[in-house]
Amino acid sequence: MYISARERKILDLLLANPKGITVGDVAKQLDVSERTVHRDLKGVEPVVESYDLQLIKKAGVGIQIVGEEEKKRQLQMHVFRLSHTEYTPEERQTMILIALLESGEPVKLVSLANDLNVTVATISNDLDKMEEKVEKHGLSLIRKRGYGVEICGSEAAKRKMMSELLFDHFDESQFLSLMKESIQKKSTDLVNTVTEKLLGLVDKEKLFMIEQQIEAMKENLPFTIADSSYIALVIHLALAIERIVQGEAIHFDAQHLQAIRATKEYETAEKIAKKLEEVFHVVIPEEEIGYITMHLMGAKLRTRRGYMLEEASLAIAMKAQELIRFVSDKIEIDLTDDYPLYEDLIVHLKPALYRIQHHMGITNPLLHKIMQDYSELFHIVQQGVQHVFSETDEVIRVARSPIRKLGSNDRLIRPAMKYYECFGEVPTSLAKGIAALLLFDYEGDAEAVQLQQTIKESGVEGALETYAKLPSDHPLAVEIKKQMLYM
DNA sequence: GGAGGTTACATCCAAGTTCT
DNA sequence: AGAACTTGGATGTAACCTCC
Repeated sequence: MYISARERKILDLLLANPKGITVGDVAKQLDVSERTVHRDLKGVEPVVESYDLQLIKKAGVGIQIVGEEEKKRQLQMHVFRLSHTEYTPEERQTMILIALLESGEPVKLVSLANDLNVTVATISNDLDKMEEKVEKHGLSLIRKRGYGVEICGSEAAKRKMMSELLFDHFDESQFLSLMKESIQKKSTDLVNTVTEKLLGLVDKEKLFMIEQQIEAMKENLPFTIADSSYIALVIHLALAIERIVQGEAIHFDAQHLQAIRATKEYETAEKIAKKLEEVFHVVIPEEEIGYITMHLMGAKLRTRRGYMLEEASLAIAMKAQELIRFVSDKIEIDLTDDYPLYEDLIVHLKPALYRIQHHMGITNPLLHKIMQDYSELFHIVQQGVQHVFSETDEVIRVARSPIRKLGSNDRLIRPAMKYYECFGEVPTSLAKGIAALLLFDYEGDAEAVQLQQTIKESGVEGALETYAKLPSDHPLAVEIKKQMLYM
């Protein structure tokens, strides 16, 4: 909540006169007209109310702040802190950003200058520096005469910037504990105000409640979420609910929404939304569920084996294999048999690719250290990634040597059989992949030619028996044949 | 009845930008 | 750093309302 310098002074006077002070007296002390004091009182009222206090205006008495003494003390602290802090340039810019993101309406440079105890020129200078950063988020900094400064752009971009600000300033592991601490303490002593301000971006109690909801749901999720994603999701939801309560609309690409509606994550997102609707008595629009789904999809999955095999798309599995092969060649250590590595890589790549595709950003706090300690390996992996994920990725390359790929110990049959052993059901996605491979008909590949010849002579069953050692009555074989019919 | 709160409106000043 | 310029917001006056 933004408080102007004069509003602050009025608050000071009101707090200093618990028995009441007339508008006339306030006006005299501030050297303005009574009219002006009345106007400013309108701005003071919500501030007072946000501390569970009341502003009472009575004829014969004047204006008075009434309520609990403790709350009054907190308000006084708040006012005091606003007028007595100094900041480093970085902190100051953060403060300006917070003020702008929070207010939603234009803010005067002078007010900012007053609040931060610097001159207007400094603020203007800060704004110049901030402009680029703001634009990177798809937002724009509007500066107009007689109008003030304002951050314009989509609601989604604003939210994203807020949560990024939070992430820039806090280690994710410390975030929640800091949050909880701050809820309990109610900030009575002079803590770092930038921290406090940042925490102020999201309603702490809301955040706490959301976290409890998700914590409770965590058990029922088909996967677990890594800490960083978990917190990102909680923060996102807190900001989302705040905005929904304020009645601000959010846009989500309709086509995209249609595309993700069939995913498991969407189902989970719906459940989360429903829970939150109950708790906060709000209606969560479908667009918002779309965003929650994106977060879930982007979450760094630490997963149960079954979920991964079922859901991981074949293309990613192929890429992972490709990458392992590339790195194995370069370091001359064969890693292709390292199944846990393969599995972990898929688990990592799925959300990572998703994040990259949707420009969600990835941070790894250890990146610098990894580059330093394993520079050679890092370089090789970098090359590998470029090689594997370059645009030249074609069907032919992915599907080449189909007979080898159909081997009972290779990338398709082996995990599919394992899945069947563990869960007693057939992994449909993998079956689909195998079906696709069986349809690979390309003259330039000797194995492809041979495979098609075998199918012609002894059918799909024959091919599966010959190359994959898969009996024709095996449920996997049945499923593969079924999938081929759909293609 | 009067002390004090509220509202409408015309005016003027100062804010922010631009240029040097 | 400072002067010129444009424009919109803050201000004060005055009339009105409300409650002790």
